[in-house]
Amino acid sequence: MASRGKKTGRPAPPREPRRPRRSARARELSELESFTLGLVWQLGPCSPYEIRRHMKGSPSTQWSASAGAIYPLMRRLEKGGMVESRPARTGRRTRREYTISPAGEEALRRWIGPPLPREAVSVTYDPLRSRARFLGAATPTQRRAWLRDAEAALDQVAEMVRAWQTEYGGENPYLSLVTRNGELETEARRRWIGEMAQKLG
Amino acid sequence: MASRGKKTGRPAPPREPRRPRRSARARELSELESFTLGLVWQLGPCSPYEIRRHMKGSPSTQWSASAGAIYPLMRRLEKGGMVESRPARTGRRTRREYTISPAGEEALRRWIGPPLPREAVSVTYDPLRSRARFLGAATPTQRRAWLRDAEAALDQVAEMVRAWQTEYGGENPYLSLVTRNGELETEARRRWIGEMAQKLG
DNA sequence: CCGCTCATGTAACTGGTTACATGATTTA
DNA sequence: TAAATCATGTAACCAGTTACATGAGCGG
Repeated sequence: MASRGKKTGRPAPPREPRRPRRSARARELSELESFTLGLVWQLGPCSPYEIRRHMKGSPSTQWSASAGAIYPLMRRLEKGGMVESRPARTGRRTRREYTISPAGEEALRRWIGPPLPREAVSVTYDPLRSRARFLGAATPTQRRAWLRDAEAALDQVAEMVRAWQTEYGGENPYLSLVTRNGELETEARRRWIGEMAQKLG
Repeated sequence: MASRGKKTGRPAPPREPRRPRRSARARELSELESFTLGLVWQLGPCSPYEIRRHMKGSPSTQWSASAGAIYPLMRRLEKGGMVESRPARTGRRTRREYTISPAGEEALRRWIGPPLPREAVSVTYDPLRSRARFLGAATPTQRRAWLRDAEAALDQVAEMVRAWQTEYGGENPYLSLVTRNGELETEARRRWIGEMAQKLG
């Protein structure tokens, strides 16, 4: 597999033994870890399952909230001292309840910032934008269909955001700020598509 | 590690032997794979190094364009018939040049859409938004500092987007659409922060 | 000659994903 | 009682990451 062309690289440099993984206390938390920690703070004592449900219900998540991600993550947070857990039960059903610890709250505040890491501020990732970049590879017919599809889909998203706003926005001022962001962003994307449609005919 | 609390799950269910990985021809391409394929289309015959340079230069990427990602990725694309490669050289320096294949162009067009996958359209991921959601955990002082930081950082981003627009926007109408998206998005985020600052005083 | 950038690549790790297994509880 | 949902979890896999190694070529 490494035998094509001229091959300037050496075959296999020697390697040091593996260093042990740093715990969640020493390491910087990942975005998902931090966000989850935030949810624990927000929800109060809660089980991983509730967290997953919450994530799936929210329109603004990039994560699948899969069990394979969340359960080990909670354990990691606990090992790092960010949360504490205790077994709980309803009838014969067992569950594990997590609560944020003081160290966890501090880590959460640290993650929120300031300072804001540059990559948190610089332009976000938008799959529509990625695709638009290569619209030149499409036929004019495909381009027109693309624009129509994008318009319709974004209008649907706008609808969803509004619905979410009326449903959850009232409870928590910060949550309503979040949905407001979604509104503004969707508007901006919608306008962008509109401009494209005009320019590309 | 799995011995806390009540533990309802079974210890270790039996597992099937591993099925072989599907090639890039059969599988759906990942976002990074597709985006890279698009760059090969856009740049014409080019080396992985050029692609990496291009990605790093662009302000709108989520990817690190690390060698460890791109080189294996190009091999995968080649194995899947999406690109063709041939060794090239300048003096005694060797390089590998990739060109998109007809199958690759078709895959690119398919990725662009329509149809647009729902997750490509629904609200994008914004780390600022994630953090804002938990601003309630911060002190008022921290909140004010956060807003100031965000404002300043976004103004800087706006500056960068403008610079990129004047530099690259002219060449390619589609690239200029991309930067226009960045402009509108940054504006929207900036306005959002402004609204927050007003509301939270 | 030194240090920088060009250029190609690999090894080790890791934070996620999909896909499953298991059992309790609820609802049709 | 059968099907759906609640709830917890693991195993296998994988697409990325960081960190390195190697050498060519170039400017000082």
